[in-house]
Amino acid sequence: MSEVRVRIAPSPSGNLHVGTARTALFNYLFAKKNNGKFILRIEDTDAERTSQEYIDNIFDSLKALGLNWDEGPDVGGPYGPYTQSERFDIYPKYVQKLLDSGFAYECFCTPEELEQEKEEATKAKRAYVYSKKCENLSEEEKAKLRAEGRKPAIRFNIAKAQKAFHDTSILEFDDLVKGKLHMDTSLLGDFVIQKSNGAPTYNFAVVIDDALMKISHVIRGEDHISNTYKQILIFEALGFDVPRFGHLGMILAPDRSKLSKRHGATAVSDFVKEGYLTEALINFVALLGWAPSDGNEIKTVDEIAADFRIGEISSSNSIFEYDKLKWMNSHYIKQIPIDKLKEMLKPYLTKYNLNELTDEQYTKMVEITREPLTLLSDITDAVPYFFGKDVEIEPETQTGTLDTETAQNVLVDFVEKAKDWNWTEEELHSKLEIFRGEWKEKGIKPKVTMWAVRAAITGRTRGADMVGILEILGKETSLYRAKKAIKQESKV
RNA sequence: AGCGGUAUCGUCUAGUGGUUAGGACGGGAGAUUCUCAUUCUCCAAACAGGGGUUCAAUUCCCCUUACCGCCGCCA
Repeated sequence: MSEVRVRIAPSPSGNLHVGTARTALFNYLFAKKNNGKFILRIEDTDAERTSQEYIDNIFDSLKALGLNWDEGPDVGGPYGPYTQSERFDIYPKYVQKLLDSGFAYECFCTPEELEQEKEEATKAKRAYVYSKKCENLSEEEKAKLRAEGRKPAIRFNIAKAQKAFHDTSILEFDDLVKGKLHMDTSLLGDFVIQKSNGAPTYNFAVVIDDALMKISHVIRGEDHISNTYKQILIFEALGFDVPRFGHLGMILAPDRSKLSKRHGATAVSDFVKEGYLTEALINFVALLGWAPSDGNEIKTVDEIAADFRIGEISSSNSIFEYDKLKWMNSHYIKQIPIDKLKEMLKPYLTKYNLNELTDEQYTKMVEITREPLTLLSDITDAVPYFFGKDVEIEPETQTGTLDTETAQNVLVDFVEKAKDWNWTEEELHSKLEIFRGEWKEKGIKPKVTMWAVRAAITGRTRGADMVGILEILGKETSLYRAKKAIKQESKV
């Protein structure tokens, strides 16, 4: 069996989308599983929508996800260049070949004429297919049109190719994930393979590139199924080996529409910015259409590759459920070693002065605040009370907790007792336990007692382990905040 | 409109010609805890509808319905 070579061919008209990331992943997995090569090709045929920024984003995102390519624009390879715009001199030769063999013809129709054809089709409630008006133009007619200054586009002659290589008008192929697929090619219009400005169209460039790059399997989204028939015919007309195709279901938003910005992040880099881990993202996206044979959903890309069989991918669309991604993200965050996590959280703590904390204190802070993190960015709002002398009290905490008589009494007692405590973890832990016990005997629930202390010192009623907080803040600041929360009249 | 595709809990999915149709997220209840969270236990929740084939259909076939995609000198 010849070498397995697969590719991901994003078009740099935006940042790398999660859908593209998933397609890239499945290609990567297929290559890994079959000891093949994973190739990156940039399809920037449309210069107007392309930018270097997007190209960089695609590179960075793919790398961050761990989807490293064997051949590509940056690393090169035996079949380069791997950027379509650098391959423009390759295509005309094949266009000419098709022209010579009669599988393609020049089309002088103007945009207006084409528009009219389309309108008529719409009016008659017919599917639009090109009229083939220019199929049999004589040399004289062409010369005349050319003299008028018209530049021809080149169209592929579907019927001719179909007849040359198949018995009927039905074209069939065996899809890697969907099984046998077929289509009546007489319903397809003769499509443009070279624009009047000389640039190749997508459907043509893809075929040439895939053939020249010896791509053995084309794995992509099912929105390409109808292109496949056109592409197969070009492969055949040019005498190339036709690769195997596999079409993946699409990823939809929770409302079943196309996943777009209004649903949340869609580009890999947006997810990263919001505090998602690439490990979680790639793991989650693998589960859209694929299920592990051992039932354990948490898996690295390598583990997935070992267990991967393309024929077992679900062929239906799947909905991108942010909730499950979040769960998975929190799961991965829990597994990060503390030293690494300390570094990863720093970008989300820029509004605080980290210099206020020693490394030891910072470590402690991360240890006691990491548990509830779903996104790395959640850390931002979880830690304001570790910084500064004073603390901002939430209004509802002020009125609902601190202003109560019980809280005031607890705080007076707390300040009184705590000033004699040794500010160590063990002592704080045991003293606080005793403190709660004393108030419990007076009929105050432990949590109410702690609410008072917590509210005074952190400004909120929920948060990290109280012993840890006190330890990090130190005796002076802790008592300062506690005293400050006591109202004048309560102070004895 | 036409052509293609898809159909198991709300979501991602496992599964089989005979199963109490399994798991995960989410939801609900409870336990643990100084709070939130974590963790643990338990619960609810699905084979789209109609015809066949068959002793038997969620599973195979057909139709309907719903949803998705494609019909560009975009990619």
